[in-house]
Amino acid sequence: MVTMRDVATEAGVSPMTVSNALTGRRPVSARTRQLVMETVERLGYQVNVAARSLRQGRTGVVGIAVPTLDSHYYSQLSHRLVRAFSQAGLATVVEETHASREGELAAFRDSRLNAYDGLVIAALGLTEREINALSREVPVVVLGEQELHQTVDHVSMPNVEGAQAATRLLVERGCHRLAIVGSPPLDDLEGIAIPEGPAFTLRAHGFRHVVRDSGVDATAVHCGVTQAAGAHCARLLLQQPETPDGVFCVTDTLAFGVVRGLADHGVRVPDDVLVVGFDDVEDARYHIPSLSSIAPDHEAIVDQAVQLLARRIADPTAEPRDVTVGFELVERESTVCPGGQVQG
Amino acid sequence: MVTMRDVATEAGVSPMTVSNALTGRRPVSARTRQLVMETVERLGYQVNVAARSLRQGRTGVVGIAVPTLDSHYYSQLSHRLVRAFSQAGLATVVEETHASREGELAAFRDSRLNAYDGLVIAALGLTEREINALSREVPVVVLGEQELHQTVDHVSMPNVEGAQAATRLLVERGCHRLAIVGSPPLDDLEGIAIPEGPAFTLRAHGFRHVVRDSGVDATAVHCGVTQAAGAHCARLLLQQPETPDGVFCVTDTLAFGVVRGLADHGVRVPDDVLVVGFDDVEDARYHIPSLSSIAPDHEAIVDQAVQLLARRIADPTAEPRDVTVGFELVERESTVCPGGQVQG
DNA sequence: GAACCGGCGTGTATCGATATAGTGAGGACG
DNA sequence: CGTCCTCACTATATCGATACACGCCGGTTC
Repeated sequence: MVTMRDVATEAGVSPMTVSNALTGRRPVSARTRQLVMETVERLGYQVNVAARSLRQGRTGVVGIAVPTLDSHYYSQLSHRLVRAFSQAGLATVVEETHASREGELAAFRDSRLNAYDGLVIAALGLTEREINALSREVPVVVLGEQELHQTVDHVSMPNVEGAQAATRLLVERGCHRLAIVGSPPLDDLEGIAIPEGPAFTLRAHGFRHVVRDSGVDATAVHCGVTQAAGAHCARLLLQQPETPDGVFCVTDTLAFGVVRGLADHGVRVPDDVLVVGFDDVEDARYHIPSLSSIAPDHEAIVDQAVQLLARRIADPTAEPRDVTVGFELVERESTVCPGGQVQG
Repeated sequence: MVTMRDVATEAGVSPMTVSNALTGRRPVSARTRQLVMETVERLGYQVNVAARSLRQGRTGVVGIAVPTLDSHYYSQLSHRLVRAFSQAGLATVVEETHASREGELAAFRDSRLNAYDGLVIAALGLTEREINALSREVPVVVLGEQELHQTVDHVSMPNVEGAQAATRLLVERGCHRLAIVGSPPLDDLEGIAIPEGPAFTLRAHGFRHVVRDSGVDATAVHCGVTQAAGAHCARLLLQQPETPDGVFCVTDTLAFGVVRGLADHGVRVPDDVLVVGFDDVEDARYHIPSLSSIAPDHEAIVDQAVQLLARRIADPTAEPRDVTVGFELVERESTVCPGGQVQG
């Protein structure tokens, strides 16, 4: 391996001058820089990041920890984050946590070990208390899975409001028997005035709120998060005494599975049942029928994540902020009543 | 930051003993180990990976470099790779190369800088010559984008054979006017006896081969790799003097776009046109119509990648291997002729 | 012409973990 | 009883880049 010292010897200067010529941290005469650059090129020198980060205490890399890459939402989110950080001059690596407490702890550990300068994490398994404790040791931004209490930098999704809008859409389109797919039992939400908990529970709160106000029937089907789970839920829905005529899925991925599962039993969307999802992943435009969905402001999410993390790395003592992004209801074919019209 | 030296001082032993107690590299008496462990716990010590890897020259991390995470195929591939490496006891980080030469060079650079012990890369932008040169400095496994010549460890997809099977299916289902979406102009393949080049070109070769043999009409539409590109291609296909009745898309993602684009113009799949894709991403099962596709043996791909990389890290001088995995034709609704039947 | 200064470089200590050589205590053995 | 060995541990050098303190030199300024 060719080291900086080798370059220095070869070029007849000190290692420090090579370092300065390369990083530009301190001025070097044009002639010397030229000489150094040529020598670097000739010997094929490359800095050793391990040595550099040991000395500097920084790596210039931020970690992105998501539950899984095998997901429409998280793979698209990761992609957007990587791009945004790269524009901000920061390299990124993506880790999967498998939505587990252990995986999330591992992501924090990797950060603490100085492998990353900061961490963006979509935390599902850790408790708020744990996150708070860990966030004191590492610059971290939490992405909107839970309702937190201003103790850590946090980008929230408009979970309750979005779910309300989605549900309201179904009601406005004339549905009388609603279902929510991916929610805990609605009875469990009973008596909770201020919605709290993980994202899906918040969405369920939004759903329940509108259901109450409008007086329609509603059932809930709890399940996993995959398309397969969605398809399974569709079967469950069809087994109920009264088949719903409007379904709100807490994610688009579930919605795809539900639509498919309904089709497997000859039930058509939107002719027989209206379906609306949440997240507005790219695929929502391309499915048949295209899927109506709640579109959180994706650009705002990543912009805020980048900004908050940069700020916290620069000043670890800064006051934590909690930012909630806006959303848009994007109506597509899956909620067009027979004879109705679609926008977009 | 609490260092190993701090732990050593606190416990009244030497740093080396702490190191040995933690790594188990050399024997330490049970009593001393106990003492060290307690002290580590009490002070909250964590090893510094930068220092460790500077000393050892290894990190225990392998890099996975894919063009983009915003892709059905690559996000699912990344997920599988991460899982497989984790089962093999290796940590992984995922990088996006944006399908660019620069991005791929960056992935190699990160590896060479000792950030990774090895690299799995789906290389699109680099030439075979460049890959060969770089592969001498880093343990690397290339994932099947190009036809390489046994100079580097390589896991290949059954591109030609898969494309042939897909095309043959369309012919068997009675199509007379075929189209391939995502291929370079078919004329460019003229006169090349042994198929070579990037994956999509290989698939085009397979397509062309079957077209020749069966004497059906065929056109090609070159385009990007996204669903939007697929939808655009659909418009182009419909503008042709004779609309094709069978379309082979070089990826499932393109196929989703094509099906959607056709639907936008009132053309139905499979009633009016049959469509078959390549990759068998999970979504193929859940779209409506579900998509017939060529399913390369995904598990074999990642297993081979893990094995080859582990072998090369252990022995950098090992003879390079080129492994081609098997495939299966999965027929679904998108190629069911009116009155025909579907399997699976 | 003495004192001072800024631009350019150098020499060396340092980051934290670990490989290697070395130390000393205790036991086995002839 | 002396030699040799093992075991458990310590001391020190090392990995490669860089922060820091300093030295040198030509040019200003009074």
